[in-house]
Amino acid sequence: MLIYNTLSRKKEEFTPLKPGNVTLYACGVTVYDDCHIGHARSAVVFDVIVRYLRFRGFTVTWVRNFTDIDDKIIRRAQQENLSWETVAHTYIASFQRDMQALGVGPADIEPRATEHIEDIIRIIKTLEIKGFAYQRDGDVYFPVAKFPGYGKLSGRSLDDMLAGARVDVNLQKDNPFDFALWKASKPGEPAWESPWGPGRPGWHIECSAMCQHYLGDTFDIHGGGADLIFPHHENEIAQSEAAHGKPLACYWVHNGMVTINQEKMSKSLGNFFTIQEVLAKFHPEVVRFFLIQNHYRSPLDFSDQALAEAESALMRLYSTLMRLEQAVEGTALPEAPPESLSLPGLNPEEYSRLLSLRPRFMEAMDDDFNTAQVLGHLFEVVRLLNRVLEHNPEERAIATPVLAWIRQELLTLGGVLNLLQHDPQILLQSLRQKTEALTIDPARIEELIEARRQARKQKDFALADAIRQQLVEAGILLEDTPQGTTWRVKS
RNA sequence: GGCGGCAUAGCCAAGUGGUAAGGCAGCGGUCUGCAAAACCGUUAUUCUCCGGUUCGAAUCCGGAUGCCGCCUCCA
Repeated sequence: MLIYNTLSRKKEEFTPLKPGNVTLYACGVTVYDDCHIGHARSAVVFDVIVRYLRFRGFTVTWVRNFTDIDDKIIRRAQQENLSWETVAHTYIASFQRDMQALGVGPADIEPRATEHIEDIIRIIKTLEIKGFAYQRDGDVYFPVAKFPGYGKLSGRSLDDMLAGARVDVNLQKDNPFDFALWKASKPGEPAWESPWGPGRPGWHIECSAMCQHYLGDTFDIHGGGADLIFPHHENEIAQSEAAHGKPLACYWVHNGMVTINQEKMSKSLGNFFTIQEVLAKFHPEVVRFFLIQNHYRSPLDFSDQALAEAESALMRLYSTLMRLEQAVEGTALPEAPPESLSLPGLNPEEYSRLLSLRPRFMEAMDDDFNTAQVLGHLFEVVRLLNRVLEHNPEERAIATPVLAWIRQELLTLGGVLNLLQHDPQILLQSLRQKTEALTIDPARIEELIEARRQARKQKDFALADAIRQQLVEAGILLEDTPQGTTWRVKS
């Protein structure tokens, strides 16, 4: 299995340090506000990676931290006249709610920076002893120029960066790229006692402390958003490796940014949508589907239209699942379908494509988690299945055990992406009737449907069509089915 | 200014040497009182442009153009 490693800028064969076990640390969020769709992407990407590694048989230890103390949290607390603890608790709860909605499993360990102040202080002490720390007025800094590998992750050299010289001059620091390990607190700010006086940890050191605490000096995969490559992950490497002299992580995995109109979604640009805003308009599984539709390292442009397209696509998958469910009801699951079988609507080559879904799924996921290709395979299988399902039950009787088997395959493989796990009928219905957009009372809709039913019964099609048109103007589309007339919101 | 990435149909998108997956939209059809939904079929002689390597290039190399990211807090 191949994983793209930011450190080498290549796909590399994945070999965990301890066979059968994977240790993974993914940078979480700073809890000072609601999360936006960019945070959702990162969370979903690593959730899928962990699920796939487990599906592949690895025992995974997944750590995702919360940064629960930093300048932005303190500022927020001051603005809202709340304690920093309250701010942190509020947004941890908000994050958890969002993750649950998106089907992102809890990580095995979800540590908070403030639970690891002692670990942090211990590492800074070690760095001090080894000459990798200096004090200025209660702050402690890391001297980047002393660490030989500085820049190896982001592929830049200190000289190049200094030539760019777009860094604020901070006379306190020996080098503009030196960063704080420990920050002295001002009066009224939260503070922990330390050998350098009361203060709080710098941003980067907390991750070094937490990953070491739970995963050891060197672990398998360290991940996060691509915008963390520099300086955050570069600095983590510098601190940790300067302190213990071993590589921090073997594979560095970074997800691409979510953009809006091709521009990065970010707080500072103000062009972001919170997860909650998006979930008010789209089903969480639609959002999840949208996020894994393209490769995790590519930028992903967000728009309502793109979400609407994802919704249509997901409905196609669920429609076929619903038809399958009806077609195979009560059929025992076969161990494995025959290697060749003539099914109505399929040639032998197409039949074998159906059977090879799982190996093709794994081949795609083994190639740096290519979920876009996986979805292509799923849709291909769905098309072939629909062709079989077009035939009437008598004609396709021979196919029923195979359909039962492939349905289970779709559910199992969909489960690895944490998609397709809902009841198809319920999910499709809820996607069709988005009541929050409604401008007409559902009871009134039912009345009109009944009036139209009467008209149709009397073959008064002019009146029936007038009623249909009236509802169209209210944004409601009618669908006549053998079970009666249903309605949906016009998209 | 430095470093890196990307460019594939109307839109989104996979594909890193062997002759262009998939989705959305569109169009044609089946079905329907008419529709809708659903389903089937169909849509790139070609992968931004120019040159090179090769029997063979979307894929490798060189150059050009355009867009984006990082270099400051960022998922």
